[in-house]
Amino acid sequence: MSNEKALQQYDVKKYRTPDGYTSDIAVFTITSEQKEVFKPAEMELKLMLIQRSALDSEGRPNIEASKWALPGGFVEETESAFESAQRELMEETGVTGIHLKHFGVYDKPGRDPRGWIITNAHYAIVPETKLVHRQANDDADKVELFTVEEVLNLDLAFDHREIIKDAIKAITNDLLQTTVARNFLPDHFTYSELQAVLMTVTDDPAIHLKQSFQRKIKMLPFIEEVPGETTNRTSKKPAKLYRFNDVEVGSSIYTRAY
Amino acid sequence: MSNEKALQQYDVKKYRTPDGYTSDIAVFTITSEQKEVFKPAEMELKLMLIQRSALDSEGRPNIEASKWALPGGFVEETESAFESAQRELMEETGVTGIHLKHFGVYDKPGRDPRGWIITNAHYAIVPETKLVHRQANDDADKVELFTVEEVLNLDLAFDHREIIKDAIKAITNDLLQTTVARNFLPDHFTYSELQAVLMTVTDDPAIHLKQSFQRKIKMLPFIEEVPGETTNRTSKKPAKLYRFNDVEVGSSIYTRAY
DNA sequence: CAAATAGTGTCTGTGAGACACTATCCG
DNA sequence: CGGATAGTGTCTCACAGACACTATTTG
Repeated sequence: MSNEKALQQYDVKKYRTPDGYTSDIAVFTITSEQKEVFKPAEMELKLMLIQRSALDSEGRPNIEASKWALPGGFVEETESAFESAQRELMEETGVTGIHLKHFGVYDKPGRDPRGWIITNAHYAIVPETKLVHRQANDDADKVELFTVEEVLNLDLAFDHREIIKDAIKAITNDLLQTTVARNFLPDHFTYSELQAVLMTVTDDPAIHLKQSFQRKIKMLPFIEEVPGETTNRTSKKPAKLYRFNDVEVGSSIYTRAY
Repeated sequence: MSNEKALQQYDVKKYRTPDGYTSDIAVFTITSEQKEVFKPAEMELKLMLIQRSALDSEGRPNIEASKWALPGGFVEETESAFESAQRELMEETGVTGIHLKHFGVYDKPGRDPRGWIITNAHYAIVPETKLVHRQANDDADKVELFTVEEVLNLDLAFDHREIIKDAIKAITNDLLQTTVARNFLPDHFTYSELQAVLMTVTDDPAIHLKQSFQRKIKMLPFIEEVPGETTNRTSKKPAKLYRFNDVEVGSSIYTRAY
């Protein structure tokens, strides 16, 4: 392979290279507060942020200290940014197999005072139960959940305000345009549970209205009824259970009622 | 601002950093071949690739020589990857104001034999007319257009096969889910011209069937008729002209006929 | 029984899809 | 006039949305 000769002569330091390559994660969860038994839960979409500590892990003053930020860290040479995000999410929540998706790159000159640092932004969907043992680590004073309204009023580190805005846009879009909502739900769920998840990100009356949504769910090709099974967790009358199947979704804005 | 003290102690070389940060561009165009007058054009989606030259601009053996590749180059410290892509596209086509969109990051260890090199992938939509004076440059032997069927049979450099597959997926999706199709069309277009663009990426009968699509176009909120104007460029009978307006599109898979 | 959520019967309007037709212009 | 594309009239079926109702369970 003639690449060998070319490689011998290639000077890896010919170009100015970035000072850092990092991965950040917007960890979303839906808190579902069941006020009473036999009631559908009230759900709220929340984002997990850390408050950067005053001193870093080596005892030196930390950059952007005391500001709120997305969890994240430096990508290692042996991994991709996505793998790095998986690793960090594992370290943070102790859980693997979490829905994780890349949604943007942030590399504007000056975005990080430490130098030319590029970050890959991901969002993760973590069931609330997996966040119970969330904990501050070396770099963080506190770990807290914020609603999407609260979060933009915080004092945020770096360009994380912009990243978070994009993250909210990305998850909203994906919840409505793909079947990622399944990651917020148990395997078998009632119409009102799915509805509650979707209502956290849309005001669409077709989703908010009980009968419309109830009728619609039966006609969706990517959702099927679980035959025979019912649950009482949302009401006194037993409710049918549904599950996502693997039918692909996808059409065009030119062909459907939009 | 207490960042100052932190910055003084921050060692920018603490972490292993990437060996390069690049931007690649999948330049798409639709070639429209009008076989006869008064006929709608037959359109085909094509991708512009360069063939890497044997020697680089400094006369040394080039890496991945003679393979086909996406145009691209190193990002400079003073710009973002997106700006770098804009600059490269300008250098390549001599045109600005082109539709350009980031669709992915490729950073798998080993993807580039020269080292730890991260690339940002973008796709661009360039009207065929703006590609007429396309030309080989220092790094490229040839510049050519390929159909999406042809392109995957070529000997492609680096991981560009994967990037190109993703680019095709991204543009297909965007053409059907957003109004980017406008970038392939004149400001005022006939129903058959829009139809021809969409047919390059979908087999949906609702788009292929004349009367269905003709009726549908009138009801789309983001397209409006240009009052009074007609054209004969696609038929003997004068055809109505339409234009995109700025109504936003967006709904959910749970609420419409999918 | 009242109360609360789940779920259905039915009507109306709208639009998708199919068929057949008309309209306009060129040569 | 024939031929080609643009565009309409009309019917049918399916579904969204609204209203009013029924069903199942708890306390």
